[in-house]
Amino acid sequence: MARHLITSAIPYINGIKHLGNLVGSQLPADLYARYLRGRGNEVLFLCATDEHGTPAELAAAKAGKPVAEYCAEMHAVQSEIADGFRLSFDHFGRSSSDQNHRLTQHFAARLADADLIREVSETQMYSKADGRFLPDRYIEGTCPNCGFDSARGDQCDNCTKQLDPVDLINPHSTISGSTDLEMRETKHLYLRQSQMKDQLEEWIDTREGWPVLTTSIAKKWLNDGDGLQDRGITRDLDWGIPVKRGESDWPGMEGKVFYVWFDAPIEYIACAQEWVDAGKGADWERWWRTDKGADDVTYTQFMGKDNVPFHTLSFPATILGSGEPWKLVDYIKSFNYLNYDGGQFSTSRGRGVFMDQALEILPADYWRWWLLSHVPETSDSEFTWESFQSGVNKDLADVLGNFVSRVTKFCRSKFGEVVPEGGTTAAEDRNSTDASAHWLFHELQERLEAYENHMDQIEIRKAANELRAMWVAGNEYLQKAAPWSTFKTDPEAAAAQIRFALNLIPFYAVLSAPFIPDAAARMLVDMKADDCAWPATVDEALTQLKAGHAFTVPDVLFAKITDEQREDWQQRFAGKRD
RNA sequence: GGGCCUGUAGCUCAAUUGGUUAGAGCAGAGCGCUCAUAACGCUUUGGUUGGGGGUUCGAGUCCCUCCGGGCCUACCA
Repeated sequence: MARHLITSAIPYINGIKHLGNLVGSQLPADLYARYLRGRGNEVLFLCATDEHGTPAELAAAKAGKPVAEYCAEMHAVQSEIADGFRLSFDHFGRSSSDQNHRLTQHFAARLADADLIREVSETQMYSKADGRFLPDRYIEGTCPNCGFDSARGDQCDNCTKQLDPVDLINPHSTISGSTDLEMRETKHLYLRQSQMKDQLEEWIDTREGWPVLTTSIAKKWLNDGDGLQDRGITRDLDWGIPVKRGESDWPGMEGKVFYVWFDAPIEYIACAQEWVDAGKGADWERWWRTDKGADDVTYTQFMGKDNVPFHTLSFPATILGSGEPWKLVDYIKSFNYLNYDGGQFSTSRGRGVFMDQALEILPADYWRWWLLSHVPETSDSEFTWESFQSGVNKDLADVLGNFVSRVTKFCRSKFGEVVPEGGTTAAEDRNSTDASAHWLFHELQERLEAYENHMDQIEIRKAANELRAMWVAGNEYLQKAAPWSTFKTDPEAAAAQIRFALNLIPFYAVLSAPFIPDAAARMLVDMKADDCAWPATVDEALTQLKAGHAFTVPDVLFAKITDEQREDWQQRFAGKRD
C-alpha cells in the first residue's frame, strides 16, 4: 500500500470562490485523492484557507469586522461549501493557525542561519489617510506613457507598460481615494533565491513527466533577464505572522509580518500538524520529514497556472534552504483557466457562478462531473450553460442514470426486487454462451485498464472519457442481449442477462465514485452493496451480486436540466452577483 | 516590448511525440428497439488541421513568416 500526500492550492480568504477556482485545484485534487483511496492507498489530502495580506484586511474593513473575526467566519463558510462539493480533505486548515505561525518563524530562522536572508531598505508608497503602506496596484493615476487615467501603480491596463507608482500622474489610493501619499522608507527581508538558482534549476531539470505548463513557467522565472530574483518576504501590515527569528525577536523588524506567499505554502506542512492537533491523525512527520518516514511518500500538488512560480521556486527554495529533510513535491499538476460564457469568471465583477450559488441550484455531482470532464488541462476551457446542460443530461441522466433505471425496473417487473437465478453469465463462467456478455466483458477489461492508467497519470479528461465509455457499454450490452425479448422464449437466459447487468451497477458506482461520490453512494446503498471495493478483476467484480440478493429500485439518480432552468440561470448569472 | 501556451468537424476535445485513409462525444440526418428518465442501439453527413512558404520518402506534429486567442512578466494572491 503506497502513501500519497496531496495538497490543493489554498484558496484566498476574501470571499466565496467561483467554479474556475474550484476546477483549477481543489476539485481535481479531490478526484485524485478519492481515486487513490479507492484503490487502497494511504492518502493524506490537505487544504486550507490563505488568510493573510492586504486584500483580507480590506475585505474585513469593508465588512466592518476585525480581520481575525472576518477570517474565522469566512473559513467556516468556505469549509461548509467545500463539504457541499464533497471535497474530501483530511483537514481543511488555516494559514493563520498557531502551528503555521511557529513553523513559518522557524523556517525564517533556518534561512537566516544559512545566510539566505538579507535586509533591504527601500521606499514604498504610504497613504496617510489609509494609515498604511499600499501595494503598487492599490495606487491609481494617469499613465505617463499613454495618458490612460486609471493606470495601476504596477502596470497600465491600457498600454500594458510596466510602471512604478511614483511615475503616475495624480496618484491616489484606490481604497480611500486619498491623494495624500508619500514615499516612505521601510526595511524588509528578502529571500536570496538568486543564491539557489543552480540548485533549483537542477532539481527542476531532473523532474520527470511534469506538465509543460509547470516546467516552462519555472524555467522562465529561472532564466528571464538576470535570472531568478531575490524576493521580499515581509510586509508592513498588521494581520499576518509577526516577523520573528524562530522564537526570538528580529531587531529592526518590529511590527512587520511575513508576506503571504512565504507563509501560505508552509501551511501545507502546518496543516498536517493541525490535522494531528485536531485529533484526526497521529503522526504528521511521517508525511513531511524524510528522516521520519516520509521517504516513501509520493507528494502531488494541484494548482492553477498562476501559482506555479511559488510552488516550483519559492517554496522549494524555502525547503531546500532550510537544510532540513523536508519532503519536496514529486509531481505538480497545474491547470489553465476556465472561462465563463465568452469571458472570464470575475470575482470583483460578480460574473459567473460561485460555489455557494452552484450548490443552491444543483447537487454537487452535476458540477463535479461537468467540471472534471472539461477540466482545462491543455488550454483554457469554457463553461457555457448549453454545454453544461447537454453534458450533464446526456452523460449522467441518459447514459448512466437511465441505465440503472432500465435494468432495475425491468428486473422488478419480471423477477421482483431480487437478483434473479438461472443460467450463467460470462463473469460466472467463461464458457457461457452469451456472446454479447463476452463482448461486454472484454470491452470493460480494456476500458478499465485505460481508465486506471489515465487516473494514475492524472489525465482527467481522458479518464472521464473512458469511464463514460464503460457506462455506454452497459447500454450497448442491453441492446445486444435484449433481455425483454429473451424473456419471452427463455426466462432463465433472461435472468442471467439481467443478473449480469445488475452487477454493472455496483461496478460503475465504485469506478465513478471519485467523480460523482453522492450518486455512487446511493447506487451502492440501493443495491445493498456498500461493501464493494475497487475491482481487482472484472469477472470478480461482476459476480458480487449473487442470485437471491435483494435490492431496491433507486429513485431517479439524475433529473435532467430543463431548457427553462437553463435559460433562467443563464440570465441570473450573466451580470452582477446579488 | 519580452517569454510561454494555443488555433484540428457547427460545438467541446483526441491523435502512441515525424509514420497507413486525422479520430471521439455533442449537435444534424436515416434506421432499429420498446426494458428505461421521449431514454437506448446501429448507420451516416461533416476536415485543404488558421493563411503562406520550407525541411523530409513522409508533416496536425519540425523550421520560417503572417493572422487570431490566452497567460505570465516578480508589490493582488
